[in-house]
Amino acid sequence: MTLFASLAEPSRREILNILIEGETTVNTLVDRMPLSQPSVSKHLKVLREANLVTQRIDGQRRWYALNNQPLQELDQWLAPFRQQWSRRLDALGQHLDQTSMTKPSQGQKGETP
Amino acid sequence: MTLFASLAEPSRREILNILIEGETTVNTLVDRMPLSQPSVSKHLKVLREANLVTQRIDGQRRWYALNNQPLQELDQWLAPFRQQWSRRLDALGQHLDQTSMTKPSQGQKGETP
DNA sequence: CCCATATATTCCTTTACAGGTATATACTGA
DNA sequence: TCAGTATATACCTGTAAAGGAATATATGGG
Repeated sequence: MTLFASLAEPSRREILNILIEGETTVNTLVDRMPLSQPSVSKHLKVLREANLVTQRIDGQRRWYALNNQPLQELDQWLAPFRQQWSRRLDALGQHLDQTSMTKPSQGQKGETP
Repeated sequence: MTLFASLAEPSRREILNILIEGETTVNTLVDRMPLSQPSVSKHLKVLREANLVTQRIDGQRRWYALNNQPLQELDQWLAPFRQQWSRRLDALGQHLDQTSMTKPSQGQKGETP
């Protein structure tokens, strides 16, 4: 499953949000979610395969932790769109400049009194 | 459909990527994608409902354009995770400081020979 | 070795969705 | 008004995935 598809499932995003607080075990997650243990385990498997979490084995417990790398990829995927909206802000800025009541005489930018 | 679910579909992400270049019509998209016209229209409907695109009607053409707002929400969703990985970088920095070969006497950072 | 605990896997059912074909709707120009 | 173009919708089919119950696997304690 792709990164996006893994994140499409609300329960999986919830798991990631819980993991922000730190490493936890499967049962801890089960206690905090309205899902059966097998369901949680299956979601964790998906997250593992998407590399969104790592698993550390400690006796009969499995400690799960966030892995940020794929989220950084998501961050990068957003980059071209971010350019879009910053360009829009620029345009807005220009527009405001053009329509502003201040004399546009000299200063181009950042000329706050 | 949620924002994430809308983005989970590769063809829809492709459409968004095409729209970065600017407003286009449905047929233009169809020409650039390996999908039938009805399929593209259905994806556009999903994207519209997720508010990821806007539609401008011009005679028999419908011009579709990106709407950044939901992507900015995605950006915000990432925020807490970003804190995670920046914290990690901090930790790495500290670790490097502690294990560095330079006398830890005075200079704290940026003391490259 | 036996039982309890922690987690994973299998199996089954239901649902959602993507894709196509066919068709409807709306606009345009002659 | 009619033919043609642009887009949307309806309908059908195949597939994937989510959820639970039951079961398997592995570990720890006595």
